Amino acid sequence: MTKHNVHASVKDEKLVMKRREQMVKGAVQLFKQKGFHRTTTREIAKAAGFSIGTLYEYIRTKDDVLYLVCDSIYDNVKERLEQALSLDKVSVLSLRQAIANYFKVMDELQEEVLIMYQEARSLSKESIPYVLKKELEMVQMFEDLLRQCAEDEGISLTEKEIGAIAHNIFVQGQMWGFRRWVMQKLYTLEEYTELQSNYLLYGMYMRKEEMGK
Amino acid sequence: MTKHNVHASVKDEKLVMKRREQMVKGAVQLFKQKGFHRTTTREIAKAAGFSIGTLYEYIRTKDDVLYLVCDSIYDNVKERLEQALSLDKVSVLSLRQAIANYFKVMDELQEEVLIMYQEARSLSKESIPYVLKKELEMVQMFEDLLRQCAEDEGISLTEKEIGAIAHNIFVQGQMWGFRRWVMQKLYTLEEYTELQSNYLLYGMYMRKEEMGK
Amino acid sequence: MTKHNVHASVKDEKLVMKRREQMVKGAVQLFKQKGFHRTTTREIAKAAGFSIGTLYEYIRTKDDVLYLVCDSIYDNVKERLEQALSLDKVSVLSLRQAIANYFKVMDELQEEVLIMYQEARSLSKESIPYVLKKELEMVQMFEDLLRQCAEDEGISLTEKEIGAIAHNIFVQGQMWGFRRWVMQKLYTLEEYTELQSNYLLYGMYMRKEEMGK
Amino acid sequence: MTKHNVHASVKDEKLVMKRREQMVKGAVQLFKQKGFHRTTTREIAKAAGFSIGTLYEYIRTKDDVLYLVCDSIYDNVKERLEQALSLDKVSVLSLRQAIANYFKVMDELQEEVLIMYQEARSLSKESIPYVLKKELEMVQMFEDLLRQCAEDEGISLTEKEIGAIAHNIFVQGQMWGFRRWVMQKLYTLEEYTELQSNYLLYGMYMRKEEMGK
DNA sequence: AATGAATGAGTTTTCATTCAT
DNA sequence: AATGAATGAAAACTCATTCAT
Repeated sequence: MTKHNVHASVKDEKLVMKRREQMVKGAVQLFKQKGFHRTTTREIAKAAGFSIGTLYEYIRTKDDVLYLVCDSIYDNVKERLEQALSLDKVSVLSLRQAIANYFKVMDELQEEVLIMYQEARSLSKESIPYVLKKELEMVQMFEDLLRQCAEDEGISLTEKEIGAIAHNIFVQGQMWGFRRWVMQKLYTLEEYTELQSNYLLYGMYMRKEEMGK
Repeated sequence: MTKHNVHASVKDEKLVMKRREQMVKGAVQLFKQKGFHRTTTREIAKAAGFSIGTLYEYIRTKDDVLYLVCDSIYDNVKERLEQALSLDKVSVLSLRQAIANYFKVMDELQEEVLIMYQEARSLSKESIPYVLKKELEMVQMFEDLLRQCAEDEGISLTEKEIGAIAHNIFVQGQMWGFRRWVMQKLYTLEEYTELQSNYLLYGMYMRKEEMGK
Repeated sequence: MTKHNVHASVKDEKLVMKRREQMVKGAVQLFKQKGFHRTTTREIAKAAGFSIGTLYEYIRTKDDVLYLVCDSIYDNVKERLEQALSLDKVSVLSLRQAIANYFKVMDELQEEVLIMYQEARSLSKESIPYVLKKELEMVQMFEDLLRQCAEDEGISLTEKEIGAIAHNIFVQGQMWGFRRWVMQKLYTLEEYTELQSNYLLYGMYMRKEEMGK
Repeated sequence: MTKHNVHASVKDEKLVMKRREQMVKGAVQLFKQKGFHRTTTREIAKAAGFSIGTLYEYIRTKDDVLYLVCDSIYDNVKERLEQALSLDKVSVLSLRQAIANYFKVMDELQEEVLIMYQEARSLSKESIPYVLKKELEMVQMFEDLLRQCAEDEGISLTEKEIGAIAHNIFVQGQMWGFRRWVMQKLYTLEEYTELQSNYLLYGMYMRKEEMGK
């Protein structure tokens, strides 16, 4: 793991994991409500179920909490994404299914994703590249899927095109949560999925038709 | 004006405008660098060129500064958007031009837009609806354009479809600045514009072809 | 003055001087009682007669208080030393008078001097040379006096001898305050002065006799 | 033993002694570097080679560590002083040797002595008299030596004179370490010893001469 | 209108000490 | 006897806001 470590005074690895889980869980709830800056370390400790002193046995600074939270969210998203995208056969149709699955994940985790985007700026200089790397890995999951699908279906796509489509899928998923105040007034998740899938995959359909001619 | 007013102790309207302009200009620079929360009111006053006491003659709380900044950025974006979208003839081709113009505006104002998205959460409950309204107005500009274009070109689009396309255009423009750390490594603005326009307008092209048959 | 400056947010130089005087006065009282480390910044502010916020308008860190206190004590000691040593005629007899005056100063400022010695270690790396310099200047005042006296009385002393005597005078004065718990039980100030002067000046007397032969 | 006891939970006396030795050894190193107040109990435990929990089995409070350290340093100094001053014959000449030996001890233990002087203030009210007593015992060692010497050489000295000389010897030894930043720039240990011995013993020489006449 | 000194509640962080295992 | 996780009081320092000039 290239994860840059957050120092803990406590030695027991198992315990560190457990306490950090509690901590992240509490912090996420608070960050959802009031954001990182308006949340105090005391509140985090309380939400985690231990004292302020104990909190600082597992982190060095408040910024560490933010990093741990972002890290955890990414891991969470990625894990669920891996499940959502593990399809046996990769046709254009199953690509639609993958997108739908992804959108559903983003719907469920929308608040967590919101935290990441709004507080990312406050991450320390050292944490940022690590977090960005994780994001790229996720986009790559879509790229792999697209490449496979293009191959299976005999559609030729340049790498740049694959990158752009993957990116657009990724962004459109985030938008559902990120701009929910408007999107979720206009569409149901199903409608949104249908609509966006069409646009996202128009390119692929057209290529297929072209080639079929 | 539906703008919910920020109270100023000073009566002279002209002066209030002038001072707030100074204030916003200074604050934007600071927010770009360190975000709203890490910027102090003293720094804002200094960057604006007057004393902390004077600053508080023109606002009531630090949150007012954020609102004023967001408000100003929106006005700025909207004004430039109006110029960018004022096309005499509205063909599908000119729609591409409008998108290109919009993306260029977003490229130039990317840091300001970033501020808006990252600090929006910190806006007071009362300010949020006003700010959201402004955003909807901008999306509507695209909807109008699309509706007009569809009519001119004889393409039939449902309102939901128009809304979705408008929204996608809007979002993709923001993404250019928002996710610049990856997008701007992969593409030039021109490439990005070309690529996204294709996907954004595939739907329209297809309809046209269908109808043309 | 080579004094390395302590930053103050307040601009008004006069006010800064006044507030720092208050601050040092309060801090000295507290340091006398409980030492630097056991004194809190809040206590210092209170003793100075203003709020904790105001205290920090005139210093950057608690260490600054210690520096300011040491600086002030040195200035105080030096000023009084200058008065005490300003003798019109410099005979061996008047040298005794100078020593007596110096010991009296040290008797009066014994607690301040105690602070300096016990808290010197806590001074920041940058402050130390400045403080040491001041001390050397004081020793030099004795050296000048001794050199003059030796010349006037026709006694030849090497620079090393002058340095050693000056230093011993200086140290013995400090000891009166520094080891008061024992010295002041055994001797009155007058007895101590008489006793130490004899030892300190034996060397000079002897030389004079030798030369007189 | 007049030593006021530091409470230990552990019963095994031997073990208590052993652990406290470890503790003091570690603490002295730390106090040398950063002083008592800037050293944490955790650091002390670590330097001693056991856990914080164990540390508290052998002391009640952090202040106990300071007392134990001071106590140990005194014992150390005293022991070496006893060796240094155990001369078979006591002439004025051998007195010079005793002073030289003492100065050498102080040179070797200068950092320990520094700790004692700078942290003495932090000792608890109850510990102070005990520590002062130890110091007086050391001065008395010089007094005994001087008294013996005076007797052997047939020099008559009042008790006050003996006390003053003994005290001066003691202080000058400490000064070598205490004011090393200046003394050790000006003199080598040998020069300093020579110079100070002269001044310290001038009185005795003179008496001898006087009496010899 | 403008200034900037004063305020003190609130924040992060530390660390001596305890106590269950 | 030894451990080290847990505790929370207390510390230094910040900063939005006020108000006398």
